[in-house]
Amino acid sequence: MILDERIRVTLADVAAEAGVSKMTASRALRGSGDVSNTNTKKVRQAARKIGYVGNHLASSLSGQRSDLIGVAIPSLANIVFADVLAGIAEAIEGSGLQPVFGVTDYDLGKEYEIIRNMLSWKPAGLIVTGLDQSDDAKRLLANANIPVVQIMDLDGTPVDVCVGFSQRAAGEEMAEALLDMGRKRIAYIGCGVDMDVRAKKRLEGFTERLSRAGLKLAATRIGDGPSGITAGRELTSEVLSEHPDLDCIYYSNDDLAAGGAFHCIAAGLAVPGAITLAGFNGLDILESLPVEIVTSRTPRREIGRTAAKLIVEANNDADKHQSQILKYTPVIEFGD
Amino acid sequence: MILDERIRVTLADVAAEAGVSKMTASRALRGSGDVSNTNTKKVRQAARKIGYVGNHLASSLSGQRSDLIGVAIPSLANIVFADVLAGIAEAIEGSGLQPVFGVTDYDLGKEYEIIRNMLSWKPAGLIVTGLDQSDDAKRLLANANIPVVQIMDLDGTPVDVCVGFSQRAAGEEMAEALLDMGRKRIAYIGCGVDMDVRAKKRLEGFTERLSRAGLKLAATRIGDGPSGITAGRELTSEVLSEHPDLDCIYYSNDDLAAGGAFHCIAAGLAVPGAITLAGFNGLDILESLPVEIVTSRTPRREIGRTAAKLIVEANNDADKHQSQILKYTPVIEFGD
DNA sequence: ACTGGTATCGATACCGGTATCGGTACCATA
DNA sequence: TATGGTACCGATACCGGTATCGATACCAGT
Repeated sequence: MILDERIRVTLADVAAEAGVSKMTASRALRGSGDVSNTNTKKVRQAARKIGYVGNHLASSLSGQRSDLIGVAIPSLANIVFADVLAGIAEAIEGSGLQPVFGVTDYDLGKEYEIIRNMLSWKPAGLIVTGLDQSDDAKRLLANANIPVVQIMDLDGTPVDVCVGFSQRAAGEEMAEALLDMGRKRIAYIGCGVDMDVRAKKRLEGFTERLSRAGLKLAATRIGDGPSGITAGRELTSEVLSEHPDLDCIYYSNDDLAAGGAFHCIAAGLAVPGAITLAGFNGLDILESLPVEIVTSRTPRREIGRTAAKLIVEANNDADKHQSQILKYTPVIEFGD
Repeated sequence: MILDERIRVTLADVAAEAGVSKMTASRALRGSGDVSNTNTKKVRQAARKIGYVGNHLASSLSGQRSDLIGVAIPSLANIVFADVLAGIAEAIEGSGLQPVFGVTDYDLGKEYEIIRNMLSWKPAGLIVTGLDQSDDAKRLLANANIPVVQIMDLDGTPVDVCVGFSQRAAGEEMAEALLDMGRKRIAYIGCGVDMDVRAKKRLEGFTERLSRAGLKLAATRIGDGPSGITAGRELTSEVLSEHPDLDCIYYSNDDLAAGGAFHCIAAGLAVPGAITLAGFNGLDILESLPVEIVTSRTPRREIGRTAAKLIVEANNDADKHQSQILKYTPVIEFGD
C-alpha cells in the first residue's frame, strides 16, 4: 500500500463547507446546545459530504480525558479472562468507550508498565486484575484521579472500587463441600504457570478448612508446564499412581479437573463413585462431561460487565462515582 | 474516591526542574539525539523525581499517529478469537504498541462503527476479522493510510494485507478426508448464531466436494441458540434420532463436535467405529477426549501474531510495508 | 426609543507534546 | 585572526479539537 499524501479532513474543513466557524461546527456535531437548527443541519450535511471522521486524539487532549478504558489481565490463555473481556465489551456497548487491554503474564513488573502506559492515555477508567499490584503500581492507580476497578479478588485492600469474590473463602467453601461429602484423603493439583496469587489464596483457604476438620492434604502436585486439559490428565495419572487410595482431588481450575476426568474415564475409575474431582470456575465443558465434577462457578462475565458498567456510569456522571466493594459469591455445583 | 484537583505533571515541569527548555527535555526523554549527556541525565533525574508520566494524547496528536492497534473481532465467546488476541498481545510485547479491541457480534453495522471509531484514534494499524466488511467500511479501510490486516479468511479481495486461510478450501479438504475414510451418509450441524460468513464458506466448500463425489448431505441441522458443547450434544441427539443411519457428522466447530462426542459416549455409540465426528479449529479439549474426533487445526494464534507483527514492523519502518497475502493452511488431525 | 433578556455565533486561548529552524558556543584549520 | 564545521539548545508554530467569554441580533416590555 502506497502511503500517498492524502489530505486530512478536519473540523475546519467541515466548518468551511458549512459556512460557519469551527466552533459552531464542533457544537453542532456534538449536539451541545447553542446552535440553530439550520446550522446544525448544514454542518451535519457538510460533515457527511466531505467524509469527516473526527479525531479522538485532539478532542481527548483538549478535554484532558479520553474515551478509552484500560484493562490489565494476566493472561488470555485462560478462558476466564476472555470471559471478563466479553463482559466488559458487553457493558460498554453503545457508551462510546473503547477498551485497551494489556496482558501482564502474571508479572508485576509488566503490570506496572502496562498501567503506566495506559494512564498516559488519560483513560476514562482502569480495570485491573486482582488486588496485589506492586506498590509503585498502586501509587499510580491511587493518584490517577480516575475510576479504578480491581476485579476477581476481595482479599486485600482495594485502591478504589473492587468487584470480585474472596478467593480464600472460595477455597474454604469447596473444602467444606467436599468434607460434607465425606471425603477424607484429598490431594491438590495445580500448575506452576497458573499458580498465581489467587490460586494460592484458594489453596490457603482450602487447607485451612481441612485443618479445622483435623485433616491435611494427602498429596500436593504442582506441574511445571502451563495449565490445561492435557496437563491435568498427566498430573492426575502421576498422583494417582503414587497415591492410589485418594478419594478426592482438588484442582486449581476446571481445565485440569477435566483432564483428570479423562484420565479416570480411561483408567476405569468411577467418578464420583471411586473418587471425587473438584475444580474451579464452572466452565461450560464440565456440564457435558460424561462424569460429574464439583466446581465453583465464578461469575467472571458478570464481574467484567459490572466493572465496566461502573466506569461507564462514572463517565456519564463523575459525582456518582464512589469507592465501594461489590461482592460476588461463586456457587458450588455438583455437576449433576 | 474524591477527585481532588491534583496538579498535572507535564513536560514543562520536567524542563523547569532540570533547568532546560521543554524541547531539550522532550529530546532527552525520547533519546532522539542532539542533547548533551549532562542534560540527558539531568532531565531523566528530574522526570523521575517529580513523577512525570507523559501524555500519549499530546504526542500522538502532534505526530498525527498513535501507538494504538485497533482490533475488530466478531465475538469473545468463541475461544478462537481469544487466541487471536493472545497472539496479538504476544507479538506487540515490548513494541510500545497497545491493542484496542471492539466486538462486532457478527454485525456489519457494528463493525463499521467500530472501525470508524478506531480510525479516529489514528492507530498505527488495524486488524479486522474476515474479508467481508460492508462497502462503507472497506472504503474507510482503504483510505485510512495505515496498515490494515484482514485475518482468518482468504476467499475474497483484501484491502491491504491478508493473513489467514481459505475457509472454502478447509471445508473441501475435510470433505475429502472424510470421503477417504469411506464415509457416505454425512450430516452437517451448525449454529445460527455462529453461522457467520466463514462457517458458510466452509460448508460451501464441503458440500461442493461431496457433490464432486456424487454425494449430498444426508441431513443439515442449524441450531437457533448459541454454539457450544451443550448445544452440540442436543443437536446431535436430535439429528441421530431422525437419521440413525448416519456414518458421519461434520460440525461447524469443535465445541459442537465435542458435545456430539459426549452424546455418542452416553448413547453407547462407538466413535469413530460406528460414526465419525468432524469439527473445526483443533481445540485443546479434543486431544484429551476419550474418543477420536477429526478436526482442522487452525493456526489462529499464529495468525494473530503474524498480523500484529506486520503492523509492528510497518510502525518501525513504514517503507517496508507492502500489501501481501500470507496464506496458512489448517492441518487435518484425526484425534489419535 | 430604550432596556433587558434570549438565542446564536465566533475569536481566542488553551490542552501537552514535537518538528523545524535559526541561533550560540566552541574548536580546528587556514 | 578570520572562517567553517560541529554540537547543542530553545523560540515558535503547529497538531485538531473544545472551553470561555464577549459580541451581535432580535424581540418583548415599558
